[in-house]
Amino acid sequence: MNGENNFFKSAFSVDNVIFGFDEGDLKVLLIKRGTDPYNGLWALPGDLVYPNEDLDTAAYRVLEELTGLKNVYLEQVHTFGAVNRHPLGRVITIAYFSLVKISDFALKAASFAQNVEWHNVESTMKTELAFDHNAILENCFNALTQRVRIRPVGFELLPPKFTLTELQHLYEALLREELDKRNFRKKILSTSLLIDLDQFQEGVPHRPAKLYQFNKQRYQQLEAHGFSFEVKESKKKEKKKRLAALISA
Amino acid sequence: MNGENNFFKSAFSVDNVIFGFDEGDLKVLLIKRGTDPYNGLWALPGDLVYPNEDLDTAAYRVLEELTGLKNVYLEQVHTFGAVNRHPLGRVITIAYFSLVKISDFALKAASFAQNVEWHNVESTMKTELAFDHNAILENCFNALTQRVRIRPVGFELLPPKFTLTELQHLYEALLREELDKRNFRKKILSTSLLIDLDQFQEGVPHRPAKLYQFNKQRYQQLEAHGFSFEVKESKKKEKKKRLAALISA
DNA sequence: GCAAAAGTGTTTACAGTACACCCATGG
DNA sequence: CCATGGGTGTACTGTAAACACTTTTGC
Repeated sequence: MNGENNFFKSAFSVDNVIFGFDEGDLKVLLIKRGTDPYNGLWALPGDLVYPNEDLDTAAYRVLEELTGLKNVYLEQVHTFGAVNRHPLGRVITIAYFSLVKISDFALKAASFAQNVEWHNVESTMKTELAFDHNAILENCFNALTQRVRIRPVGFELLPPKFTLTELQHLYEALLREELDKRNFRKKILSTSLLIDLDQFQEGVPHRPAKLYQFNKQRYQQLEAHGFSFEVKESKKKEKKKRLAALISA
Repeated sequence: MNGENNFFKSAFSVDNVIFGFDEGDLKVLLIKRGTDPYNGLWALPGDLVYPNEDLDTAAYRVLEELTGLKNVYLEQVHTFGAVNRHPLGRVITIAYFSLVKISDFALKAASFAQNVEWHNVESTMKTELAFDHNAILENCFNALTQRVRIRPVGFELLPPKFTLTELQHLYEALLREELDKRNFRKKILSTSLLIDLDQFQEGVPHRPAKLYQFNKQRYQQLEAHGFSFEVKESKKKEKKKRLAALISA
C-alpha cells in the first residue's frame, strides 16, 4: 500500500465523538467492534466518506445512523493522518464531536457493531480504544472544554427543561472544576440566555427547583449583533501569577 | 470519479497559509498558478500528501521547499472536503498555517509555480484565489487571530530583536484593533516574557527605541507549570453589554 | 529649533472572588 | 422533625480602561 506514488490509493473516514450528559457526568457513545482489526475493543463511531459526500454530511450520517437524531450540534475538530494509523491501508480520518441530549433518543441497531453503549468519558480515557481513538477522544474532549468557555454549547447536552444545579453540574464536569453556587447563578442569569419557566421539579424528596429553558433566539440575536460570550478562567486556589492580558484600550 | 464505491480513488493534499509580518502589516505567501486548473490565479502553497508521509510532515515539506525554512511554527486548522472543491477529482485538503520571520529567509525557486510573492492579507481576502483558497485563507486567519489571544505566538513573526512599538503594531494588525500604548507596554512587560537587551535602534530619525527579545525558555517554563497566557477581549468604544463569564470560585 | 517617535503613572469603574445561612419539600 | 438540596446578598480586591505630557534623537 505504501511506497510509490499511489496518490489515489488512499481513503478518508470520519470519526464522531458523540457526547452526552447524564447522572452528573459526561459520557461518550462507543461501539464495540465485532470484526478485525481491533475485534472486541471499543471504538468511536465512524465510517468511510462516500465519494460523493461532503465531510460534514458523512459525520452527520454516522450520527444519524446510530442515534436517529438530526439537527444536532456538530463540529469538526482535527484530522488524524499518521501513516500507520490504520492497519489495512492509508486511511486518514477527520474527527468531529457532537453534542446530544441523552434524554430524547433511542439507539438504533447498528449492523456493523456488536454493541453500542454510553461510557463515562474520564474512565474511557484511561482504557485502550481501537485505532488511535484514544488520541481522538482526548483531542475532542479538549476542544469541547475550550468551546464551552466561549459559547453556550452546554445546553445542547441538557434536556429542554433543566434546573440551575443541573446546569452547574454540567459545567463542572466539562471544566473539571468546582464552581461556587451563588456566583454561578449570578452570572448565568445575568446573561439573559435563560427563560424562567415558572415551573418546578416534581416528586423530588427536597425542595423542588425551578426549571429553566435555553433562550436560543436571544442567543442568536446577541451573536448576530457581535456580542461575545466570554468565559473566563477561574483563579486557582494557589494564587497563580497571571500572565497579564495583552489587549488594552 | 464520483458515483460508485471507489473509496480508494481519492486523494488528500495539504495547503499551508504562510503568514509573515512586514512594514506594519500582515502578509501571506502566495503562488501564481502556471497550469490548469485556475491557471494564472494566485493560490496557497500546497501539495498532495505522499502515501508514506504524515500530514504534518507534508505541511512542513511544502513550507521548506518554498522557503528553505525549518523549525517554524505550524498548526493544523481545518479540513476542507466539499465534493466538488477540486475540478479534477475528489481531493480533500488539510489546511495549516505557519508563522515565519520574513526577515531571515530567501524564497527558493518553486518549480511548479511561475511566481511566488508576499501579499497583504486584508486585500488578498477581497481577491479571487484558486480553488476554495479564499475560504481556507479566511479560516486560517481567524484561527491565527484566536490563537494570538491565548498564546504568545506573535513573536514567531518578528525578527529576533524588536521594539515594543513593532510588537504593538503586530498585535494591532492581528486583532484589527487599536491598542493603547501605555496599557500595552504595562501588560506586555508584566509577563516577564521579554528580555530587555539594553540595545537601541540605530540610524532612525527620532529617539531610538529599546530592543527586546522574546524569552522562549521562560515561556516554556511557565507553560509547563500550567500557567496560562490569557488575552482578553478589549471593550469596544460603544460599551457593548458583556455576556458575563460563567466560571467562578 | 523642529519633527517624529519613545517613553512614562494615576485614577476610575467593573467584574471576579469569597463566603454562610434560611427555605421548602418528602418521608 | 429531620434530611436533602434550593435559594439568596454583600464586601473586597485586582485588573481593565481612560487619559497627556516630557524626552531623545536626526536633520
